[in-house]
Amino acid sequence: MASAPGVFSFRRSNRSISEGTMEIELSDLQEQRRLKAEELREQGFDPYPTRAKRTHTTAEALAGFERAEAAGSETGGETITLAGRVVSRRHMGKTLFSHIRDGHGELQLYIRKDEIGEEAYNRALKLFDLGDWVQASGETFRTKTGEVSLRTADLTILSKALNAPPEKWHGLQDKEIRYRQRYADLIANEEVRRVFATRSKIVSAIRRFFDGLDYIEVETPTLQPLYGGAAARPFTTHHNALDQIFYLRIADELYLKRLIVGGFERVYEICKDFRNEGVDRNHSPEFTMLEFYEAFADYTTMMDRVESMVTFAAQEALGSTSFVWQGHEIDLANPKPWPRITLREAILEWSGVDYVQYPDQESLQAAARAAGAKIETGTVWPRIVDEMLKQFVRPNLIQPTFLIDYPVELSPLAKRKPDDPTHVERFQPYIGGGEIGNSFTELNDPMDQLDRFLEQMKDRDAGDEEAMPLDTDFVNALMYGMPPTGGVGIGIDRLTMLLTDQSTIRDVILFPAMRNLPSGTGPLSFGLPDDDDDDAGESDDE
RNA sequence: GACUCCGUAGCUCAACGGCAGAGCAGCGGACUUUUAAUCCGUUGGUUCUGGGUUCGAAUCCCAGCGGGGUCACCA
Repeated sequence: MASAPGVFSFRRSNRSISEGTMEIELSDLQEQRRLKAEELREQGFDPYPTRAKRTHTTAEALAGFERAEAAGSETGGETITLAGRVVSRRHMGKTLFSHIRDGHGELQLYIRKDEIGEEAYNRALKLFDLGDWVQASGETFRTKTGEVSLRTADLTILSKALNAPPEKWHGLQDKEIRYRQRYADLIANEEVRRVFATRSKIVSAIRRFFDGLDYIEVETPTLQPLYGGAAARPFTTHHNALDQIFYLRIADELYLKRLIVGGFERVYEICKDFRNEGVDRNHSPEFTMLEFYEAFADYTTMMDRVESMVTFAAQEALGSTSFVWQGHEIDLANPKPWPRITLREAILEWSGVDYVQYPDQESLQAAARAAGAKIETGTVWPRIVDEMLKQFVRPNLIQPTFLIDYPVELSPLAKRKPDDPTHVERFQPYIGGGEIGNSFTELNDPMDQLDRFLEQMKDRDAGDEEAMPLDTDFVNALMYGMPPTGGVGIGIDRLTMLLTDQSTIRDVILFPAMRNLPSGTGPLSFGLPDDDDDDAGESDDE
């Protein structure tokens, strides 16, 4: 789908570009529809009127009819007005059947020539198309085949569509058009509408959950002078007036902990994080993260929070705590509570290797390889542990499971276990073979934190581009004193994938990042004067 | 970034070295309770772009562009 993707592309115009105007040649189908809009205008009907006068949604119309029918009536008993997009049309001589869809469902219009008049009937037949928005008035009734329909007495256009909707039976399949022109995908594919409606319910349920626990929702910087809180490469940008580099945040963790220092006891934020890394079915350069921090809590408290929150979100969004993910039946409420196993036990169980027995890189690498892991030579010790987790353990964690207690080397912001300083109080919730978050008892010893940052700087000097930079202001904040605190990050996209049974992160992001099309090949790009460069972005203030 | 598959009408897809097709949508017609309505007729193409091989290329080769998948990195 390279040159001119799909549904809504326009052809190159052969006409020359006259000064100050653009010449766009519409496709045959688009031109037909444009002419129909003109014809409507000539007949005195604005194809794009300013206002609609809907009295009922399709869902309300249906419910109203069923109430009247239960009371013994054969009609809805009142004249109502619906508004919606034409999604199907079947005409049979002097009768026209057409379904319209609004944000609440679909309803069939039953249009008879002898009831709305010859002129109006011919207008509906000849000038209205699939995809148009229309408004219809009449009374509801049930057809011979049993479908509740609107006996249409009046039908007007609300918005003439120039692009035809995609194929009615197969929908829109081309993934590139589906992602680039999500509006077309939403029109064509009901499943897609369901996924994004569910995503919205998940997010609002999460807010209700934390609001109910007296958390406050806060907003921290997206543009950060120094990035941190995760191991990742950032996007870099530049502020003109300040003449300064800013980084797009890779996490909000360090700011949220500053707020705990400041005295807020419970804070959460749902925001976009940006990581300048590879793109695949589990990673998007821009993704949505929930982070929440709670004073006087530790990671065991936070496990309770995660379990309750995820279960609540599922119940609210799906109406159930059980669902199917990629063929696996998963129930968030069983077992309860979710099992908690240490990383060490898990790796031992599924690989036979007890990594604490191999404290140096060479011996652990040999043991991991002997157990069947693929480990590249030169992989540092903590990475080998991480690899063993990915290769041996993760695929087995289908039912909800907390993996707890990670080696300190993997977790520069987490607090050491009191009885084992080589490990930190950290957990990751796994469901469906994937991790949906990360959490720990937060490190609040400023001097230990400074040491960890310095360790990271060594890694950085050794070439690890993802090692965290030293954030002296954050250390300074900790020097004011942060109470014992538990913190969690949950990937909203991943959680949504899980609860909507989507295997690709792009299918839960409305407008996923895509490579630019070559100039002159996108919709409406032909004949457009070239973008006028330099001062375009700078001259306008506010 | 590497490997691999894909790109044909508005959409869904055929044709795989020999005249570029079908279904849906569209257009014209029949039909006053249809449900992917049915029936008759019909319009519509830079086969992603640029080279090459060949008597002949949508098809084979090379390069580019865009997308999917796998791997690497990461959450």
